[in-house]
Amino acid sequence: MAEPGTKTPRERYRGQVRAEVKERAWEQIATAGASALSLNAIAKQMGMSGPALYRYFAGRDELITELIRDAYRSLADTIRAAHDSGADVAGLAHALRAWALADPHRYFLIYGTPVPGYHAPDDITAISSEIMATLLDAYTAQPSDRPTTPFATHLEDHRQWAGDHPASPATLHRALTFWTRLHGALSLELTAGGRGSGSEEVRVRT
Amino acid sequence: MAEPGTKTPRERYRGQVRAEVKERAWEQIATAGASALSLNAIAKQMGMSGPALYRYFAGRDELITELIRDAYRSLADTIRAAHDSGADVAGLAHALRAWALADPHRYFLIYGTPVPGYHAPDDITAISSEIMATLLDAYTAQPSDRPTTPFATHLEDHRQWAGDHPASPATLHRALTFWTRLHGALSLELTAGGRGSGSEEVRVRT
DNA sequence: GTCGTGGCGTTACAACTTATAACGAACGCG
DNA sequence: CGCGTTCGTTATAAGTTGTAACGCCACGAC
Repeated sequence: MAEPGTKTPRERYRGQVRAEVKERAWEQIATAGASALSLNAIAKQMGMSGPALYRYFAGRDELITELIRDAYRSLADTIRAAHDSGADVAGLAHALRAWALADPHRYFLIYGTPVPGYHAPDDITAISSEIMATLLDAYTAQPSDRPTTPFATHLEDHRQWAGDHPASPATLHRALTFWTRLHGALSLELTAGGRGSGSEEVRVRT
Repeated sequence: MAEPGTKTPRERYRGQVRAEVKERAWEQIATAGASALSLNAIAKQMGMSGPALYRYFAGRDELITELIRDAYRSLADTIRAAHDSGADVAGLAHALRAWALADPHRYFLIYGTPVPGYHAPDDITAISSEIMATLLDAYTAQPSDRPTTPFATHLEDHRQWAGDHPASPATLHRALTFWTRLHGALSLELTAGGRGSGSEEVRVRT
């Protein structure tokens, strides 16, 4: 997206194929779930034969990891853009909700059921911390007069999820509450959306 | 569990095998996730050869459905027992949390990422309604003086998740809030428990 | 006690999947 | 224009789910 002219033609083609593979992968995830993702089916859809895709992705795991990375990147950019355009915490919540509703499978790929053996690469956890940092920024810019509870100070000892962000215990507490409530409301809304009406909005006090 | 004597020996044996299969299945889910559940591996672990298990389960789907049914049944009984022993809503929340912490995979098998194509049988949705009914009972027995909000009345039109329980709009609203907050907090606690300290408790106002 | 039937476990097979290896062809760089 | 990297192919190995056909053994009736 920066300077396409500097790319050699082969790299261009390679990038296009990788992009199309990921596109088909998203479609497949939407129709059959992430666990049913089949490299063979994707290759067949693209008019190529099975093992050809291994020139572009080391295996199923790398493809899924790439999808997760893209999803995190997209969410981080969305949240960041909302924050930079002057949105408060409620605005961030609405941005996250809109992002989740736009593609529920993408949301569940990130925040869904954790896979026991899987450990995300460092760059992905970095993006995750970036999202949390933006949220903490928003809360820092919106101070509260609520007292610091014992639980909030207790959070000081377990703030690995906050990275090295310089936020007060009370802010950490508020961010954590924000996160749990929004995640719970979104999970319910997205799963119920499949069988129910699909346009509910569960209010979350920010 | 009612009258074992009335069972014919073959049915006894059949029940034992089915129970052991489910046991191994839970172990496998705990170590590799539900999507990696392999009938072949289970059969090999039990000293039998692959297709033998198809005498006991029609296929992978039926086995997983059975596990889901057992999980729902266990949760419904737990919640029901807590309610019958006089626990209030906070007590129900603690019971649900303890149940989830005792076996996170069981919790995620029920409330985790939804599988696109999958539709639960009627008897399972009935158990789910039973859980909601118990929660609504607990809230009905603990009246509140909060006013009925417009959103609460709006819930009247979309109360399929509540079944035919005779609860007021305000009660429906409180139950829904309970559910989203607890679900969000538990999801965060359970996923963070894998990499973090593992004994956090996120407070949820009931 | 003997005998027959039905359930059980087996091997064989088909149609999948992921993934690796080896080969040929084509594209692009120098 | 040639040479090399890269691509796509087929062949192969080791898995998976699930079906089909066969033999055996135990249970239950008589």
